[in-house]
Amino acid sequence: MMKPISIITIKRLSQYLQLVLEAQKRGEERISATALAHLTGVHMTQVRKDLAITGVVGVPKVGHKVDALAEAIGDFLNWNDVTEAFLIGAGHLGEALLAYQEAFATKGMKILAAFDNNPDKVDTKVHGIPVYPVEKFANLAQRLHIHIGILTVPPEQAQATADLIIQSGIRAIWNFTPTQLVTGPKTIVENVDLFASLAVLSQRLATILKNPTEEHR
Amino acid sequence: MMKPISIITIKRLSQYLQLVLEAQKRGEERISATALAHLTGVHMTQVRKDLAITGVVGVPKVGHKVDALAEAIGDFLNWNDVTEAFLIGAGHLGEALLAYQEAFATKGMKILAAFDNNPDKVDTKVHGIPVYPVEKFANLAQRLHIHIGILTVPPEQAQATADLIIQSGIRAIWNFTPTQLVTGPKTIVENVDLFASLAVLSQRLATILKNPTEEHR
DNA sequence: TAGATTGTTAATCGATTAACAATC
DNA sequence: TAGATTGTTAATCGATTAACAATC
Repeated sequence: MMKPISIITIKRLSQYLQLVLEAQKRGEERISATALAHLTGVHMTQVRKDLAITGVVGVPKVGHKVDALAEAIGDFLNWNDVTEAFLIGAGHLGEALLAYQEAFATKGMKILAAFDNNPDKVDTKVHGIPVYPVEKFANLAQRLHIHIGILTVPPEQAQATADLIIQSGIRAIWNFTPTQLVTGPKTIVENVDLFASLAVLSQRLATILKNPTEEHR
Repeated sequence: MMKPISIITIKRLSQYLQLVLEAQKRGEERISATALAHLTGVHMTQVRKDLAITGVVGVPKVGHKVDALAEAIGDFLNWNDVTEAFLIGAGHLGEALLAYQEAFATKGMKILAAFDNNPDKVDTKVHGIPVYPVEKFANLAQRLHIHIGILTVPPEQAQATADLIIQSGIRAIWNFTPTQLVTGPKTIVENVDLFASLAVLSQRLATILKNPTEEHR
């Protein structure tokens, strides 16, 4: 029974993969952990350890083959399989995410449908993806064995909608609301907390504006 | 010279504040660190240490006054002052963020204007916020002493646009592109990396789907 | 070959958790 | 008063960095 990989390692692997894919696009054949370290600011020993988790083996002096490295990281993140998702809440943010569907598809997530209660939205298509009424969610999710629910409803509806998602047999929620969801231990919740991100920016900006002379890294 | 606060502490403080504000809305007068620990899943000692950073002092047996705690965390995060921001790239995601302007305003960030090159967008208003051509960005940012640049352009333009933001005297970039920006040490970059977040979700989902019997926390 | 890069083991650092005295 | 909660110091844990042997 392997121990779980730390979240920060997974996020770094996603970053490396992004850079590896860019190198691939530029036609480069090899890339070294040292180069990735310079590009990301991560310590080179850390990069090597992170890469080791995916099982790739590099060649001393040469580095890693770009193609093999991209595949190894992609496999590890499960981006080389297709996982199907429903999006619930086709407001501004939901629509913006639907616009990214191609990018998500290259990362193994396919959004099959969106759901909303707004009659102006229902039975239309947004960026090519059909929008159904929310009451159809549970039935369709079960029949199609959907694995991911993308939650983009207003905060007041967040918990109730999360409950609906879980009752529909979905194990993973990508939560874009600022609400701290209460779920059982069997459900995975990944939060995209914009306000927490803004907090980091605000606090650090305030710090440097108050100490204008001090250099920071 | 105080040492910098860790990013994870700042994010937790943002979460606590969210819960404190909800308690305030419900008319509650006091809230304990213990209660915040239960609601967030953070260890209660950790909550106390985090709160101590803001300078609030609680009352043994009683807890913290909701109003005072909200103010202390807000002050620490610099959400009780107004910081002005420009948004650059009024695409789908940019528009979605403009729709959140009231929520950002309660967190001390005021978006004064958006910028885009699309002639259909220029000189319109999106959610009440005017959209100007990108060539006006530098001049306006300097004249108005803007502190935050919100970056929501396509990835290919991310670095060049970041350079423009920095040349305009802005010190803080809220980066919504998947691009790893290269900046000098004087610029603060806070990344909202959707793909890294998706990576965490994908990897963890894959792990539990592969080990269906095993319980996880 | 020499040197750059790899993978790994040991040391350090920082964050989390445990323990406990103080107090309304 | 007794007990719940606070703030703080000490112990533990995990992640990062340093050191180094192996190798194309």
